[in-house]
Amino acid sequence: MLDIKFIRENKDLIRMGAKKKRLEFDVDKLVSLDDKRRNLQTDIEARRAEQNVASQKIAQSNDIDRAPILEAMKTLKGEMSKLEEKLKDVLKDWQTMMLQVPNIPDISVPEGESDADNKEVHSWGEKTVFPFTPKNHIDLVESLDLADFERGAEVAGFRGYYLKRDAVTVNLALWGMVLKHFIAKGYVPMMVPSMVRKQTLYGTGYLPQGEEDLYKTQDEDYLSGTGEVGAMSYFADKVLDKSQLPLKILAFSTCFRREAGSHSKDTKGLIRVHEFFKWEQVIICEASHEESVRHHEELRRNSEELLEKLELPYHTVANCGADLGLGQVKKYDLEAWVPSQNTFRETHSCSYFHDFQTRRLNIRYKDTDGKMRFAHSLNNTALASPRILVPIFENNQQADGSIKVPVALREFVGKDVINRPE
RNA sequence: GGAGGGAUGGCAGAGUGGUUGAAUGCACCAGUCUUGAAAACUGGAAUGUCCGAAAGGGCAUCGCGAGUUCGAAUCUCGCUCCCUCCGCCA
Repeated sequence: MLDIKFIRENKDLIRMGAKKKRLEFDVDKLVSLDDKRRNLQTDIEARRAEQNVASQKIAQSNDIDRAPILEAMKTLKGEMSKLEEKLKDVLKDWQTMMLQVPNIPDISVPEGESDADNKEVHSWGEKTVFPFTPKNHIDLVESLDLADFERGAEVAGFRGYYLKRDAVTVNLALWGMVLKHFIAKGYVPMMVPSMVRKQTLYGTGYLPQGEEDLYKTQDEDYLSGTGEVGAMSYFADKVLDKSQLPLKILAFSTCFRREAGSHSKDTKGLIRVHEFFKWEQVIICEASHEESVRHHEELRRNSEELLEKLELPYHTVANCGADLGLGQVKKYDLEAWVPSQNTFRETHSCSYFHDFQTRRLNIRYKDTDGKMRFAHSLNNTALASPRILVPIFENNQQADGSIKVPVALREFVGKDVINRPE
């Protein structure tokens, strides 16, 4: 959500922002709706002031003086309830529109129509070259009995999976590595709820737009697709102390996604599943663009370091306007090399929002000048599994069908190579 | 699932129909004292919104939403959440 005052004063910016994001938004319609809202509000307030004065008089006068005032109040009340009805209708439309105002993308966000137009800003490592024909991760994990998709589908339905044997130890080794990496950087680890109330998803910007990608319970709760929701909502309706900022959270949660718009994409394997696990970096910082940018680069770098520790070739792209969500000001995706697809696949997504989320969640702090301000918020994946296993397994496969364990994980996994079980 | 109690400012906590936007304490800010700090004392200060250059003023806000009333933190109804006890359960 943006500030209505800001919207009124920056209609052109809003229009340009929406255009860059390839979103339809009629800012003039919102402003004329807001004019109506303001006029009605003013009318009602004037009458209420009148009423308040009369009420005081009534309290202080005797029965004879009181009668005519009471009579006058009746007409006033009639007028008021009519205006209030009108305001209610206007407010309903107003609120619906306010939830659809896109945040303005940063000037540095590339123009573009789709993720094909994302711009590479950094790359690391050499694309893995094999002296043999590499397998895709599905054949790899099945031949080594590291996952079972058949039973997964039987038990959990489409996109179901089981992880087995060293897929589990590698996964846990990764989690340990992530924890260590981020605790050393001062992040506070949290295990956060995935089953959350509606308002948390409105607050983080996943509703109303993302309704079809969310699972819902019979109690009207939702299953969140990211730990960002639980982590951010932890601070909802709070007035933070400025000295607490920036808050740096490493949130762990299971994540659920219906993948409603991706029915034909990645239908097999570990890339796109309905239920997965994610460590998420979340930062809440003071309301300054410079701070947001600085932390955005920090979040990005944190994850790049992690991929480098895992020796995975990757690149970082700046997402183009059309590839940004409603609330995002700028986004980087980190994409690791997946040999079988001869392409990079997204493993991390790093965005900042300015006060778009904190306004909706009502997360504020008192600034040194005594003013209340909405904080800024950012987040980035720390590690999402099992997806991360795809580049790890594929890039480390060997001619005999075994998989080298990345050096950084060997101690925990307890072996250097994953072989076919006996 | 059953029974009961509760939700008030950053926090704790008074307040049961008429200058209550709200006592008091803590925390906070400024000042006095002090070499400095602490303590003590004095004073300030809720949030949002609208009008205004400002000073200042209007309106709203005591979990949320309706209602009763000229007037609601206070009365009624619905909802949400929290706590206690019992039951069930990992």
